[in-house]
Amino acid sequence: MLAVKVYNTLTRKKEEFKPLVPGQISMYVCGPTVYNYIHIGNARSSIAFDTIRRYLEYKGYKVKYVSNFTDVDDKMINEARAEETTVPKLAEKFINAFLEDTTALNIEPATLHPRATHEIKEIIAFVQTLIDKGYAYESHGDVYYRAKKFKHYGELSDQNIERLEEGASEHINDEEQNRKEDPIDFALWKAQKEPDEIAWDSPWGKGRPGWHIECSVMSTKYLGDTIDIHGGGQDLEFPHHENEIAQSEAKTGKKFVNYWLHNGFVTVGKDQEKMSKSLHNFVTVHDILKEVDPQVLRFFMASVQYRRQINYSAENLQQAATILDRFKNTLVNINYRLEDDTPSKDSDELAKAIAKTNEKFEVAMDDDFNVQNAVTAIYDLLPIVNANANAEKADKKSLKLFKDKLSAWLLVFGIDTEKLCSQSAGSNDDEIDQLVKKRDEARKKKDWATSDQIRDQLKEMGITIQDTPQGTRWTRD
RNA sequence: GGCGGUGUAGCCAAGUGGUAAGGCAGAGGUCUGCAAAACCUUAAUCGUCGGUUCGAAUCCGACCUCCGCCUCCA
Repeated sequence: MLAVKVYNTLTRKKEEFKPLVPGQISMYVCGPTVYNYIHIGNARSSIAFDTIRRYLEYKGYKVKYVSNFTDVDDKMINEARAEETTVPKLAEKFINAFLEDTTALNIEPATLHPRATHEIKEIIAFVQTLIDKGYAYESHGDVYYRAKKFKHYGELSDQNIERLEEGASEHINDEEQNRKEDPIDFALWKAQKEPDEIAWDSPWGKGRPGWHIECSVMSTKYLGDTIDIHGGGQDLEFPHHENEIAQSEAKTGKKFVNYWLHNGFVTVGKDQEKMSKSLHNFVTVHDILKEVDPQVLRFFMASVQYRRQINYSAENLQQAATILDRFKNTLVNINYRLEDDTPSKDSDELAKAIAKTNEKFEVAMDDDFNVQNAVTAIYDLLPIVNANANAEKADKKSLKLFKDKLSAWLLVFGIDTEKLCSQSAGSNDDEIDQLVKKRDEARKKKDWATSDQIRDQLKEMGITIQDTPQGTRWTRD
């Protein structure tokens, strides 16, 4: 097994990936705050890391993948108020929505999906340890992290601590100023503000966890003090991941994460602005899936390398759809070919080309998940495969091999080839077969009018007809 | 202002010293009763200026564009 190289944000270099335990990988990816439907930008992160996870699994690693739900914070509380519901009910609704959307996009469920509100005891214990070690202090019922005390603060994002202080002091208000020793200190625990606000008892009074602490708690609890991979969007680099490091390493005294991976954004419009809630330029997955095939959306986003920006546009989506269609057509034709009664002509030419492609695919993916080159490698094989599948005598053994290989390759991108060309998914197969038969009879009599009329009729049913030397084939659009 | 990223044909995009992959779209063609699918052919000197070199998209320097983070954010 050749080694995978990954770009580590911590060192700003591509590094050879070595897991802590050979053959096993611990991976933590920051999940969503469940106060709304996820938008395409959020989905990008899930898809990027799902694709990475799938490739690591393809390579034979056993991956333990943890991704959290932030189910309590200011946004949750505000949204629950606005919707006149409770925070737990809001969380329930949007956790379900998240799972529905990610399932549609064929994102594997995490090994564990911990929730902040289910880890309160551990969070409190973690915060208490930080206080005991002098890394945190209580103030007016809040608890803050003493950022300057942690020597490595700012290393992940390459930020100078004095500059950070300048930046933070510009934004801080008087109330915060009073509570914090230093403007860059961040909240580990927040005191309850209103009596109706969701809160838990703690040594510092009623309150709730700050944003950053949950990830430190869950990552160390479920995956250990040091983990292999921690992922998230580039916007989490600072402050979220910086703070996670500060919290975790202060508590354990060990390196928190060996490889930090950050995905690029989804941008929209001619200005290629980042898609985000605050810019009001977002599209929810929930909505877009009403118009766009989830497989197309999935493939579109999986086929851009995770660190690159994705320009979300109808044209680019269409390109992804076209590529998927080519894969689908090839597979459908192979399926027909494997079932017809023409003799097979085995040769090792095609088998060799497939093996070569497999190598190219893996070389590309090993290089920091270079999906563009991986897709290109597969794409370049198609003319050879198609030519063979259309030949008078096909190499059926190799075509079968190709079919299996393509399934394995595309699965890394989250595409299920069975689903992609589900021939007998419909309940009206018999009706279609009847019409195709009728049309064939008409064609034999050179009754083109009838033949074309049936073809149009099928087209309206979403069926495309293909006449080949081996007989008539049909596919669902 | 600090930090990071980006700039290759209409669009997506590969390529870290040896003379511009691939795809989409467009154009033309083969096959077909006509289609469909497939196959074939077809375009760029790489943001700008300067330097190093026999040779640079690739290295160095300066500059410019656009994006992001520095406050919630995948």
